[in-house]
Amino acid sequence: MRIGELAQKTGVPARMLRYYEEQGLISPRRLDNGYRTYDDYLVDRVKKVRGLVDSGIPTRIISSILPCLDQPQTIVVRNAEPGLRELLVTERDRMSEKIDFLTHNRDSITRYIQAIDEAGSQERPLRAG
Amino acid sequence: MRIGELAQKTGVPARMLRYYEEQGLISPRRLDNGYRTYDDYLVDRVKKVRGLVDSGIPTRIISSILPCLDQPQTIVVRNAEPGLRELLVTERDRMSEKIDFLTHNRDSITRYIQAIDEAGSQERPLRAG
DNA sequence: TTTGACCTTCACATTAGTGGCAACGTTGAC
DNA sequence: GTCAACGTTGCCACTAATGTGAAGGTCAAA
Repeated sequence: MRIGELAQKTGVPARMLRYYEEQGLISPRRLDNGYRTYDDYLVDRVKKVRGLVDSGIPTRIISSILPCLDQPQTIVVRNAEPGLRELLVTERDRMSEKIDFLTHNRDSITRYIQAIDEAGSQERPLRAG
Repeated sequence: MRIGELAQKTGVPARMLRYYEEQGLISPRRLDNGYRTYDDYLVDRVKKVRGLVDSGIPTRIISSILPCLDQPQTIVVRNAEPGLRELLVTERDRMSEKIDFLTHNRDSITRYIQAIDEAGSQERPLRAG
C-alpha cells in the first residue's frame, strides 16, 4: 500500500510516517516512480511505534528494540550483537518502572474519581426513580 | 529544606526543580532572603513528577492531576470544578492504554531475551563442571 | 573576605513533530 | 491528448515541550 492508505489505516499522518522513516523506524520499499510502498505488517508496526513514543520511549531506543518485538524471531536471535542483550534488559527494566508508576498513579486517580462520585451522591442523595 | 537538599534527596538537579516550579508543578514557599524552601512531602511529589514525565504525561496534565494523587483527599473533593472529573477519567484511560501497551511490549522483550539466552546455551551447551 | 549555595534571566540544546512550497505521478472527465 | 484534481516527493524552516548552561548578582558561614 502507499503512504496515504497507511496513514488512513493507522491514523498517523503521512507526514509523520515520512518522519519515522527518517528516524530509521520504518523502511518502506520504493516503487519505480519513487513512491513509498508499505507491506501490510507495517500497519501494526506503526501502531506499535506510536504507542511506544507516547509512553516516553525515545525513537533511538525504539529503533533498537523494534526487531525484537515481532513475534516469530527464531532467526534474528542468533548472532545478536554483544550489546543487545544488555540494552534489552535495561529497557525492559525501565518499562517495568514506568508500568509500576503509571499503575500506582492511575489507581490513585481512580480512587479520587470514586471520591468525587460519592461526595456528589451524598450531597444530593438518590431520591427520585 | 532548601533546593540543594531536595535535589540531593530526589536525584533531580536544582535547575530542573526551578523549571518544574516555572511549569506550576511545585510551589515552594520563600524565606525572607528569597531562597526557596520545601516541605518534606515534596520529596515524594518530585519523584512522582519525574515518573509521570518519564512516562510521557505532559506537565500541563501533571499539574492538573497532581492534587488528586496525594492520599488523604477528603476536603479537596468537594466543590471540584465541573470539568475535573471528565479530565481525570480521560487521563486515567490514557494511562491504562499506556500500561497495556508497555506491558505487552515488555513481555515481548522478555521473551526475546529468553530466546537469546537459550540460543546461547544451545550453541555452547553446558559441558564443564 | 572568601567560598559555596542560592537567586534571576537569557540563551541554547534536543526531541518530536508540522507547515508549506514547488515539482512530479496518477486518474478520470472531456 | 489534455486538463483538473489529488496524492506523493524532497526540502527547508518552524513550533512545542523539556530541559540545560552560563553570566552576573546576593546571602551567609568559615
